[in-house]
Amino acid sequence: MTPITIYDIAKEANVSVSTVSRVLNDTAPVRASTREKVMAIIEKHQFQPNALARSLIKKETGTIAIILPDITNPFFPEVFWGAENEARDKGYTFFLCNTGGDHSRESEYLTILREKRVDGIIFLGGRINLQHCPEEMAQELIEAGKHLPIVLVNGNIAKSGLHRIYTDEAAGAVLATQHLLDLGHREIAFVGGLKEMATTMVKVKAIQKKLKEHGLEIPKERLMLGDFSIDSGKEQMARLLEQQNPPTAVICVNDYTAIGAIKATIEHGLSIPGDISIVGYDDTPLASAVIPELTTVSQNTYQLGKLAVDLLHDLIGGGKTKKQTALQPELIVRQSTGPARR
Amino acid sequence: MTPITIYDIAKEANVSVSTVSRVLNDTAPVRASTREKVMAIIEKHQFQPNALARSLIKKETGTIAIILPDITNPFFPEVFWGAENEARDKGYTFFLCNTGGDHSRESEYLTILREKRVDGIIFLGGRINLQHCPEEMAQELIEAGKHLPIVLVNGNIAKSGLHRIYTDEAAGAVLATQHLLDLGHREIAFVGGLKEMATTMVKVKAIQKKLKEHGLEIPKERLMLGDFSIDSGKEQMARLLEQQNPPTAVICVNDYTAIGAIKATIEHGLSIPGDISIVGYDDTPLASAVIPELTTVSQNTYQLGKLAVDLLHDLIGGGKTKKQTALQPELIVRQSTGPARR
DNA sequence: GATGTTGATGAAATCCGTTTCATCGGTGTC
DNA sequence: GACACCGATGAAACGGATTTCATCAACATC
Repeated sequence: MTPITIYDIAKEANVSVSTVSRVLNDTAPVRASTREKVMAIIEKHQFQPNALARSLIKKETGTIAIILPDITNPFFPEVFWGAENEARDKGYTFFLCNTGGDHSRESEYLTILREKRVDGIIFLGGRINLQHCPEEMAQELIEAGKHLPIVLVNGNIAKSGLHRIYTDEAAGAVLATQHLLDLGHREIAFVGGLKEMATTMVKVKAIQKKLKEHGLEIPKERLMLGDFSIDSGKEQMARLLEQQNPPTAVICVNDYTAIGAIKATIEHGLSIPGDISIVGYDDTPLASAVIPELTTVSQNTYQLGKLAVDLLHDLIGGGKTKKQTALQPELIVRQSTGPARR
Repeated sequence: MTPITIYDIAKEANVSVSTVSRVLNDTAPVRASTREKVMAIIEKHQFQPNALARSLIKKETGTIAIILPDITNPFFPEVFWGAENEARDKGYTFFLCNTGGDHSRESEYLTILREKRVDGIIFLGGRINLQHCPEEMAQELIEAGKHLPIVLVNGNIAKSGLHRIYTDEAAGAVLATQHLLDLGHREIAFVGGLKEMATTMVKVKAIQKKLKEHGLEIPKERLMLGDFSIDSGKEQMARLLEQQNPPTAVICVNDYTAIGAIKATIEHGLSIPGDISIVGYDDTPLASAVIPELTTVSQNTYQLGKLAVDLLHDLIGGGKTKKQTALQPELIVRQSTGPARR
């Protein structure tokens, strides 16, 4: 019943464990006849070396982890997909740690992962995307970073020296804004997102700055913050449409809220983009699935995950790498935006 | 640099490693003063016990894994969410193994996970959902099942004796069929899904059986198989609409294909449900996000994941549990279905 | 006062691999 | 023929925890 070990193999083959180990890892020459004899017995017993014992002495586990807020939000599976594909090619297995946006759960996982001696951690969103990350939380990451490679994705810890990779969200917001301006929109609103998250406020600020160049702005009553869900987008949009003077275009913090916004708009009997233009963010699979198809900003999500693993792998290998990598976003124009009505 | 060990702690505290271990695990009485002295030093050094060493001797890793086909399909994150939440409560960390539907990758992961000595595996979809699982693939799972607990979710390996939990897809298909019949539909089609997967054919068969009771059937030309993607649903639906005598209602293999079907229908200038009724399957978040909102069959996805972990946990604990558990589906009627046009 | 029990602790074995070091026979070189 | 070197192999240390067993003091019991 108990799994068989390298010793069992050695005994049955009348060789030492060292020799079995050499056969297994091809780490030193073994006489062909010996090798075959050992291999036959390994095969026969379906022997599977204990990775724990191996990792214990080699000080590497072939395991990495990703900590992220919400796997049910389609942005994250896409990142994970890119990351996992790349990781498998490089010989890693992936822990997926879903925190639900709960920072204490991030801490728990950080501890567990270090105890499990993962080779590296990808930290995606969560506390590193906070507008103001509490000192204590930041410190925890910095401390962890001293003991194992960490890559921050879409976020930052100031002066931490931690490596990071992110999509330039300000640039993306500018693309969206410029697109709407080009279409003649002047009355623009923003929908969705927690105000304490950078992913929300970076976009808002970039939009405001761009608008200001044209003597425009998003007034307070058109800055509708909530969270990142479909329902929130729908609710914020509904409130916007009930105002005296609704905007002609809306930029949403992500695709989920944009879809909510579309629903609210249609339920109000308005047409898209005839009456109102809507722009999403992330270019998740949903964007092209809804009707009308969503104009949105692509972050090249798959690539983001892939590059994060590449970077982590380099760090694990001890190589020197750029501290920061920014991915440039791209505007995907579909059906949800059109000329401003007069 | 090298992480500090229990020996370092012991030496600095002037006690034996056994005592430190006792403090750590509370496995035997330790004098209060000793405990405090040790704890202080542990705290001071931020000592984190090596889980590899611990697992090696305790023969349990506190790690489980899930092998699934495609994390970017919204059905799977939902299952994972339920599973992960439950697992964390029970003290497990989760490996997520995404196979892309590639059976050889399933095999690779099976090997790796066994070497890493995971406490158990949840196998979701993939080869176990095949209409005819090749003997060799089945054998591999059966063999693995002899060495560690395995729970099959939404699938089966005949006569394997492996525990499983699944949603009664035949029942769900019958619900959808009955719903359409009640609305007066007689011309019904089926869209999407790989024909070699059980999740496709179980539904088809259940629908055919139900229709037969009413002297009806889905003729060959209305059985449109493809894969599980939005694009495939769109393509199959388009082909259906080009036929001489299009159906008045369509049941889709999942929500993704249903969304594709909706798109094709609208692009054809038809209205939903005025001209055509469409039913999805899975009740993913998308179902209520699209317009019109999708009538679909809920599998209680979160629960599926949660129960899978509960079952796995029981197996790991060596308890006796039911070999099979079936979850009953539920029809969620929204806007995409209505009375048949005359 | 002898014996038994409990509390507190340490020494050493154990888990299962990898790796260093040593040994030994055989071959090539001067 | 002496020496160096290489191929093939084994013995033993090591990694970092847990756990069994032994020891010893203090205290309770009769």
